[in-house]
Amino acid sequence: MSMHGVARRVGIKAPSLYTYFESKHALYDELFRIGMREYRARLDQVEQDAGPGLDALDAFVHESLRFADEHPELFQLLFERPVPGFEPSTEAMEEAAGLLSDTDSRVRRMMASGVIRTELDVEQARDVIVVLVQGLMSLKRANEPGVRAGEGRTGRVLPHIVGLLKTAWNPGAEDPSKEQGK
Amino acid sequence: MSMHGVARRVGIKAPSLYTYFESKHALYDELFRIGMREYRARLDQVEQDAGPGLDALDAFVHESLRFADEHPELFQLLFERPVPGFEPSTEAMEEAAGLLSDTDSRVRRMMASGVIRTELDVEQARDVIVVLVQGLMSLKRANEPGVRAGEGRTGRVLPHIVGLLKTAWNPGAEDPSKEQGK
DNA sequence: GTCTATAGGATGATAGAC
DNA sequence: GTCTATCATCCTATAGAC
Repeated sequence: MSMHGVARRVGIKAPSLYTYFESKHALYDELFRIGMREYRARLDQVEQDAGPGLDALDAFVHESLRFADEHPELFQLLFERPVPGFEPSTEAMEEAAGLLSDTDSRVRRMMASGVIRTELDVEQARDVIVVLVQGLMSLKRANEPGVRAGEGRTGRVLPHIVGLLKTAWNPGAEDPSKEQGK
Repeated sequence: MSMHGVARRVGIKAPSLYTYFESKHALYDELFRIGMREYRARLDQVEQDAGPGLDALDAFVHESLRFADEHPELFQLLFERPVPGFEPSTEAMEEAAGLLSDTDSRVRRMMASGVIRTELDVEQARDVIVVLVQGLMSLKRANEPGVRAGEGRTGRVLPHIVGLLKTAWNPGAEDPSKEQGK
């Protein structure tokens, strides 16, 4: 991404960009901040649509993969640090910290409602989920960037990843009778 | 990575590099090929040291993380496609394909010996493991590149990731009595 | 706020002497 | 095979007119 290219895309000349951003890194920083906000907003949205229960976990994973798929370069900037020398500012990192605490809250709710049953504490369970999602997103972008969601290796492994979590953390979920008593 | 920088590191001037590589992409390609070979060799080594059994799974995950930790830029080149426009040549991709079939063989052996018990087929189980390892390596490099192996968020989540696999794929492994009959 | 012009560097790659 | 010299291009960023 060059300043010239960015300027062309928004219909101005490169030097005019410096009216809005004092450096290229400042532009990266704003991208990082906006990207994190957008990702958080989308996760909020799908969570509300899904409602409580195991579907929320599915929704989280699916929406993450969809986000990485729609904005591969943005995903890279947010989660893979592709730009040597660029580190998000403190303000931008607050957005990243917000994402993490959002995820904590989700996991905490799932634990409280019995949707997730594990001996891990909230942070540990959250990190396990984060690893899974990062692995899916990173693999997808690296190995099959163009492949439609749900297809290819990543698409096929996706349900098995979610299934792995369900098997380990809520083996009785498939059987409604076990849920009744709770 | 600039040609000038590479040349300086090996004690020659930049133009002399073109005696050995006809372009920068050719140099990337050789790095990719050598990197894949080294990674495969190390996985082979630790597998032999670990012997058969569940330890082999631990060894695989740990050695992968160690590799990504020791050679973060190389990991990036091999598994995150950080260079726009660079795609490994056919010969280099054969090495990557070899890594994948190595992993298939390992998973197949674990299934055959009963170390892993799952309804997934070999390729599906392999992809699940690949996702986990990629997630661990990618997160580590992005968020805590300098942190010693075993420490930090990645270090703490590592045993839980392996534990997740064991719980889902071999819940009886902790209990030796169940192993006896097999 | 936008532009033209340009500074000031770094880069990948080549020419040609030795 | 190695070097010096250099090309040609691209880049971020600034100066200054309008």
